[in-house]
Amino acid sequence: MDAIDEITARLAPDGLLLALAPDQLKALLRQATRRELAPEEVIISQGDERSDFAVYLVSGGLKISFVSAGGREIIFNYCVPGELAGEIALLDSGPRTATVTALGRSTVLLLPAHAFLDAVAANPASMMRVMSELARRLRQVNQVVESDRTFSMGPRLARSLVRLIDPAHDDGRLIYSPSQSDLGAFAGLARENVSRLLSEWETRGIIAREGRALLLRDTEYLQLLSEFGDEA
Amino acid sequence: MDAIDEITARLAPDGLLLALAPDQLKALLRQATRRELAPEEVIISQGDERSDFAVYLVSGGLKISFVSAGGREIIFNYCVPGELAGEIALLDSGPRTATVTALGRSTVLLLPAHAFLDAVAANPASMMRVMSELARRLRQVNQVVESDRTFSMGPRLARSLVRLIDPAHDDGRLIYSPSQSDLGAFAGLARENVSRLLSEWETRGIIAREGRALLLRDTEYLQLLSEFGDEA
DNA sequence: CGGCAACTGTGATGCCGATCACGTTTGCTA
DNA sequence: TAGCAAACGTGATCGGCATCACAGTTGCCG
Repeated sequence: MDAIDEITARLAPDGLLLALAPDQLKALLRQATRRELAPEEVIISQGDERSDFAVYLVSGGLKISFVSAGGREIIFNYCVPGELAGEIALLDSGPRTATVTALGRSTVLLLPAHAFLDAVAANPASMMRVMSELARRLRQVNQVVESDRTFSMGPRLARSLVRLIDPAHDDGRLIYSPSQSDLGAFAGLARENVSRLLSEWETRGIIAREGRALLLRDTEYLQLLSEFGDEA
Repeated sequence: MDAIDEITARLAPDGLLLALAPDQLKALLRQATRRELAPEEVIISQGDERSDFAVYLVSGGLKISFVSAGGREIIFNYCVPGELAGEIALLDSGPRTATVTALGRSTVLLLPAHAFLDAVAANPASMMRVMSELARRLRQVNQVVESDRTFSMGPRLARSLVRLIDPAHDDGRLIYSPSQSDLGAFAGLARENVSRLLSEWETRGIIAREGRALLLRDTEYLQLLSEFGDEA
């Protein structure tokens, strides 16, 4: 099956799937569906009752978001290749609580629930990987709650930017070029205030702009700000 | 080992541990330490590097909290018997990010990391239980973020109260009698405003008071409020 | 290349809720 | 049962941030 070999070759080396034993991985991929997503295409919608598959991102980007009562968008996370989305509903078989949208042309694998769970259960090491991943996210969301409750706008926006840093490069590039509205939905503040903060940080040399894209010039400072608030 | 049999008999029937096969359970309990906690006793402290055990609550109550930069307390959760605490650090072997405190005289089992993980890995069903539990919490925290960002004080406090309902009774009793400061730390608002809201709800007959304990008279309404905000 | 929709910048306004300041009540314990 | 610390009630004040309003700006698509 060279289709499968080809997919295997393109998997992110530190992604969840490569924690599986080669046999399990093959078995899982045999039951997976590959899909190409157009920009803005929705692969999972908040409210769906059918929650029998997870989405593994091979290339491109995903946005995990949510429309709250009152119509405001909340962005929970952005995914990079090698990450998994939509596994929560699958693990506790409830309805989908969030929407997953492609950020650009993206390739995903749809993993059927049973196949995914079988593969994970077959191998203690990959079970640990999945659990660690869930634990990591729990920590992350807890930090969002902390940040929302104790910090003012600046630190919250700083945290969001830091979370978007592309680890592949060490200039302050982001994994994706968010609009100010996106940043607002991610950090929990009004679009207008995102604008004001970015302007101020630009004049202070903390960030720079290339067209509409942002470059973090002083990530150190932003990191401090996001951890310790305005006293940093 | 009748000590073990005795503990087994007192485990919550729907708790995580009884999802284990009897053999695994016995093996796990043989390595567990039983501890009696005094009220307010701290069993896990935020910042601890030693995170090689989880805490299983047999009887009593636990509070999972966190002191944020700036010294404000955030209460993430309250545990009832049969629930597990402190497993996040154990799953991803990071430092403890929260503090676990006994709410009254409580009995807990300290489960060593390796023993716990072995027991879980040995049995796909209990692995699923643990994962479902993590998934459930992830949903819960996401809802907190939603609530914090989109709702005003009333709905947020309502949600906190609803989360504290004792499912064992169907009058509006709570699993534990929180002070107004506790409620504030749980719902993310100032103690003074908790006071004001409770007074108002009391006069409207939505809640009642027995001494300092609260009774939810109109849980229906509080539920609606917590889900749909002030328009409810 | 022209026009339109989406994105961005910036002031003015208003309100929610934190904070401050105190007085009052409760219940523990000595 | 007196005394004291912790918890509660309530008004006054104030500031941060959402919202409104509208003027630029960009870039996409026909």
